[in-house]
Amino acid sequence: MTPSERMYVALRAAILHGDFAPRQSLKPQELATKHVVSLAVARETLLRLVGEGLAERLPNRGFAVPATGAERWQQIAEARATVEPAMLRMAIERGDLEWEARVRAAHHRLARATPYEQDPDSWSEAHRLFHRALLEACGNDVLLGTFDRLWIDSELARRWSAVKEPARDAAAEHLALEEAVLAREAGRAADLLRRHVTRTVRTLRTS
Amino acid sequence: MTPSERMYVALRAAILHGDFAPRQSLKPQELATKHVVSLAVARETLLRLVGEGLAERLPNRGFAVPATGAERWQQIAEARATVEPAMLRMAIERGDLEWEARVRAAHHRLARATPYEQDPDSWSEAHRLFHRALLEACGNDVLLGTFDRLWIDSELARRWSAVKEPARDAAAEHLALEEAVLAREAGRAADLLRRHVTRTVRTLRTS
DNA sequence: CTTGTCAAAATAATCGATTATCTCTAGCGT
DNA sequence: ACGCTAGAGATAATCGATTATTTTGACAAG
Repeated sequence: MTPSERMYVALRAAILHGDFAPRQSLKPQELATKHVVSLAVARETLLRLVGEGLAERLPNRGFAVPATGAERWQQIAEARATVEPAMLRMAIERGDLEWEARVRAAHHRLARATPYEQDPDSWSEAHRLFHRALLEACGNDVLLGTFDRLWIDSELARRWSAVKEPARDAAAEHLALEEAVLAREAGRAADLLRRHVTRTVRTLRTS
Repeated sequence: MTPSERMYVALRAAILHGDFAPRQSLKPQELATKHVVSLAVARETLLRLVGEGLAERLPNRGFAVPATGAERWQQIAEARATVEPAMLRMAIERGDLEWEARVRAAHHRLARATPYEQDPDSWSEAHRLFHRALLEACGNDVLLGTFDRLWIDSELARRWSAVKEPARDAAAEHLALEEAVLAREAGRAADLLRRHVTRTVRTLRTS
């Protein structure tokens, strides 16, 4: 594996994991030293992260972790609530048997994954793959790209929104979602997804 | 202005203008020579364009213009038809007087802009600003970011979709859109926007 | 004729060092 | 005491050259 790739995955994981605070500057020199690579590689990595939305570039002032917080998280949730239900309707319309099987598989992996409390990264990945599996049959790579981007933003923002997840049964929500999808009940599934995405946000508002 | 920035805007414009064919490789050495900068700057520019979707990175095989075509253009149009009407509803719901004024101004600039045939770049920019003005009052920067990205992708794909624009009165469509928006008729405006976005694609399918 | 191999050329990736820019602070004048 | 300016240190941006990888094409074996 190339040094650039190695540093990229490492730094990406570190940012998503919360090793750097929002607005904290990401200094190429420091990072290059830490990861034992040259300045050019550190810069390249940062540029790639900027493209993904996991870093900001301040011209002539280097790079920094994007500012996030509860407000931004709400906006992301609203964006997801706007896009994902529509995608799910398309997926239910267009999905075939193979897709149903993949949805079942993804849900099974999520349901049996080690709990969030024990291994956040592992559970989050299973969570992402389940949600993505639901939408993958929409047949539109552009929309799936939009989903990917929103998901990344969401993960970063949630990490720093300092919100206590309210008492909620995520597993039950996922199960209901899977059932509605496999029953091809587009309306119900879309509504469940919309609520699932906005739930934490709404509790934020009212708390 | 920094060399990096200068090269960035130049190369970006060149790609959008169609100076490079899809899948054509973008060789850092050539571009560096052409723009009189070092290799590092050329690489940085290409990395930034990758982040925007205006270039692709093939590991260990350099950079290239993304593959596009009619099919991808249809997907982009579908994505826009999914996202933008919903954004427009939000904008009509939340927009204030100041927003109405900006919409009027943007439409005026578009209506009086030099025709597409005489100056494609100038007209396209006015076109983009009008569409963006419509949505800017949605109050959600994340969705606006999604719009920006889709628009860029759309411009590149349209350039290479080799589609003859059918006989259509874009000006009339824009005017009707503006009227519906300023009348705060959310349903009609959203529908007009959806049709406006998908029109060329539908004619593609049926032709 | 096809296919596999190997070396040469082309290109990508990386590096160490240089130059330009910004930031912070001490010193000066008001 | 306050604000301004200069200069030193820190950081970002750029460069030219080196190293690693891939591609190309000649050539030999089947």
